[in-house]
Amino acid sequence: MTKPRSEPETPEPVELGRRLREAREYLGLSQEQVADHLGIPRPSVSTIEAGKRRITFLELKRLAELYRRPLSYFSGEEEQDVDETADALFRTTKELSSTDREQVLRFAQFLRTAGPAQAPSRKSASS
Amino acid sequence: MTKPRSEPETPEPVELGRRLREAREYLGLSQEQVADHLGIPRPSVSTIEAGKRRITFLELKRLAELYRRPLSYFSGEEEQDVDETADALFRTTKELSSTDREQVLRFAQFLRTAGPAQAPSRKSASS
DNA sequence: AGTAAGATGTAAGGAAATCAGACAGGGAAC
DNA sequence: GTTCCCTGTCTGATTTCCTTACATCTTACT
Repeated sequence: MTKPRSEPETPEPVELGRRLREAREYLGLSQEQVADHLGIPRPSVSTIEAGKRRITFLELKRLAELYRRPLSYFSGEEEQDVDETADALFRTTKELSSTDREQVLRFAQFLRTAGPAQAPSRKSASS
Repeated sequence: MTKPRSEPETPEPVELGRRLREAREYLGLSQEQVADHLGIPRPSVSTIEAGKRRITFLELKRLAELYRRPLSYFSGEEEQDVDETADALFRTTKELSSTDREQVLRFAQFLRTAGPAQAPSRKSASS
């Protein structure tokens, strides 16, 4: 009985790094851009996202602003979705080839110029 | 015109340390208790509160829990009062002698046993 | 195909921050 | 007065971080 719970239980720094990376990639920023913004070397961003280097509170505060996420997003509690659809789209297109991505982009542009559709219903959470 | 605003502009680490100290003293905790809670040496708490040593995000996260304040409280933005009256009382009694403090305490205890007075204003409910 | 450019992971030695432990000063309680 | 607790600060030892470099991978271009 040394361990009541037996979850995968990702180490906290690793989980934090995962979220930082996700937020960065979501905006399409490079590690270098982020590093410049924080005034730290680029490899540090890499190791932070890998959970191998700690991040100070003030550094994270600046990142939260850059990434446009509330501080609480990185504090572990819940996942706190940004925009489910956009997020899913992001994850999906990430795996496409560049030509396919362009197709998706053009389609999106077409929809935009074609005018917005009705908003069907709202809410829901399941992915 | 290099600086539109000419505030005292406390350095960010110093301001952060000030808030950490205020939150700790508000709960009547010693630096040692906090240090044990975080697993860091006691002098580190001292220097953190002085703005001389940086605090990692995960450390601050734990402190925020211990101090029962939202993470955003330490992120600089606004002061975000906990309970105005209690806070003012805290600051005031801090400067009293021990006998005077006891007087205040007894008076408070008297009021409590005498039954609550009407609540004049509303604001948000307290504990 | 090959090659170039950009992004990312990682390693080694030096630089910097933090720790460990001790000491000193200030109050409060006795 | 003395004692105890809390806090600030110092110094040498340790850990962490930075700097620089190199390797891999992907994408784009010819």
